Amino acid sequence: MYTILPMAQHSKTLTTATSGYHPEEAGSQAVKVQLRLREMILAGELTAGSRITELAMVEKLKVSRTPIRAALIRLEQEGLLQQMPSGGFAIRQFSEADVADAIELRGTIEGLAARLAAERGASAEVLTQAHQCLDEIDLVLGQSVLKEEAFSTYVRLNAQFHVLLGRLSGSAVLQRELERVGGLPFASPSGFVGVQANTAKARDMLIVGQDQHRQVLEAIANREGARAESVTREHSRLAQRNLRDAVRQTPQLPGVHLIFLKGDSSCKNVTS
Amino acid sequence: MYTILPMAQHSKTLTTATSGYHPEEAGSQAVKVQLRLREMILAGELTAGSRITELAMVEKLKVSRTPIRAALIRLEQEGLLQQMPSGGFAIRQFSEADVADAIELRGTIEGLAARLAAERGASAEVLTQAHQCLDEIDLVLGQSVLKEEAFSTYVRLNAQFHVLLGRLSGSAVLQRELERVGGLPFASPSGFVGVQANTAKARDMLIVGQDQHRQVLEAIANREGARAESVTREHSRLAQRNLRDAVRQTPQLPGVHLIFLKGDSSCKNVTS
DNA sequence: TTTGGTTAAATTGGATACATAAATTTAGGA
DNA sequence: TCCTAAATTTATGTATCCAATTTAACCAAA
Repeated sequence: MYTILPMAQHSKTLTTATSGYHPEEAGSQAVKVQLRLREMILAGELTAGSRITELAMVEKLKVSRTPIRAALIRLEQEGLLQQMPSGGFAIRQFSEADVADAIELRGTIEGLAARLAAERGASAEVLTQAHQCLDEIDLVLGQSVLKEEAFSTYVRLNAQFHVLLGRLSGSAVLQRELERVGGLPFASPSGFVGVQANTAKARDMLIVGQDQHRQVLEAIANREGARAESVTREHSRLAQRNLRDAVRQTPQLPGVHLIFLKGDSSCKNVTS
Repeated sequence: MYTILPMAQHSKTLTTATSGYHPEEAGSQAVKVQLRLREMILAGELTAGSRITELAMVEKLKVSRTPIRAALIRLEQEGLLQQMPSGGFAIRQFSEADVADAIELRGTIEGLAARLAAERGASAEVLTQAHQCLDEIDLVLGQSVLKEEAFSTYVRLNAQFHVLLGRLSGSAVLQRELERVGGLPFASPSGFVGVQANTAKARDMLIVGQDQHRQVLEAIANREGARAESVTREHSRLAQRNLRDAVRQTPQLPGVHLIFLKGDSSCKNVTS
């Protein structure tokens, strides 16, 4: 029902460029474990907040502790786990405020990328690719009623556009950081697309989003830095708007298990 | 001569909150190795771009491969190392453009933090701490001629202020991300402070920076979100201005070894 | 001299064995 | 019955061992 974002986004640690949809192809055991663990966490197969013991994973995943340990370290740095003071790792939990902040952060960094693309001038080649991407989205949205497959396609194309936005900035540093900040599933550009897939307004939301896509690209092409930045920021707020509904209505959405609703008292990971 | 930023900034993976200046106190071997390796990399004891072999580190650091591997993985995620396609890690190199982008990114995120602090209202307690911090800086800058020790104190207080800025935002997510993005030494708030320690304009630069500090805090207190954000961004551009000089004039500055001057063709880490 | 192939050394990735520290359980006493 | 303390179990942290792949060195042939 709710399509998860393409895993290609997460494959930054892969050495082999897989075709993107069959994580099992990944080379090293450690990467396989990393991908599988992320899957399990997001799918809620492991209870949020609970400790992840290495031995349990040894049993479940049939590999030794070494690659599991490597995967845990990476997932911790990625933000999906947190170190326990007594050692080991636990599945991190997020408050609704955390998720909102993460989305705002992503929007801000994407805004920076858009501004730099405009100010410095974007590669004509990537610009063309972005336009093609948007044309494809238009094609999908052309239908007056969207089926499930249409949403899935939209999610893919939307993610692609946001990757292209990073490339438009021309900055490797920004690209890397955008990947990072999109790593948390609910902060990802496509995180909450499809939440209202069955409501009447679902398509309208996507239409609005697509219009923003167009404006961003136009602003970049016209070298209008401020406009590119502000529209991109506003675009990210579509996700903000859907956040509340998503959390309450669709607990089966990948990763929503990790969001606890009331009480912000558990954010002990960042102290001072 | 050029004081490195307080290591407390980097100690996010520490379980024990060390007093900040004696990394040797850290608990686990892995953390010790991580800190020591970062030191060595930034100090240029390991040649930039070269591979880091685990056995060499076993010899140098007198621990087994296991904690070394953990440290390498963390340093890679942190951005100081990069995976080699054939396995293992190499010391990452940065172009001048990379560094400029990293500073711009930090400024943007700090700007977001400042804006959120203003819009949502900052904790009175932290606000007081921030004011005290700035008062201390004023004290240091009160002297018409600054000695070396004064610069060192300034660096410490400046770093402290930027940490407080994160806390003012009230967002754990932002705090975490600010720590991260300040992890690259040259992108850190205090990265290039002291570069011109001996020039006539050195003190003037700090005076300007301190004035910006004041304006940011005032804007936050007055709930002026846009002002807080834009001043904070501009503040980060002080570092930008010093970048060129720093790279050319002071190669002994910690981390400058990692910046290669001409030709941007080696950023293979982010492809696509 | 240079190029190609074969072989040997070295290095990483993974598995396991060991030690230390934490947590839980059980037994004993108030 | 409840609290405390000791002992056992469990889990992490570290060291070493093994296998497979990569890098390098060296020799031979064009």
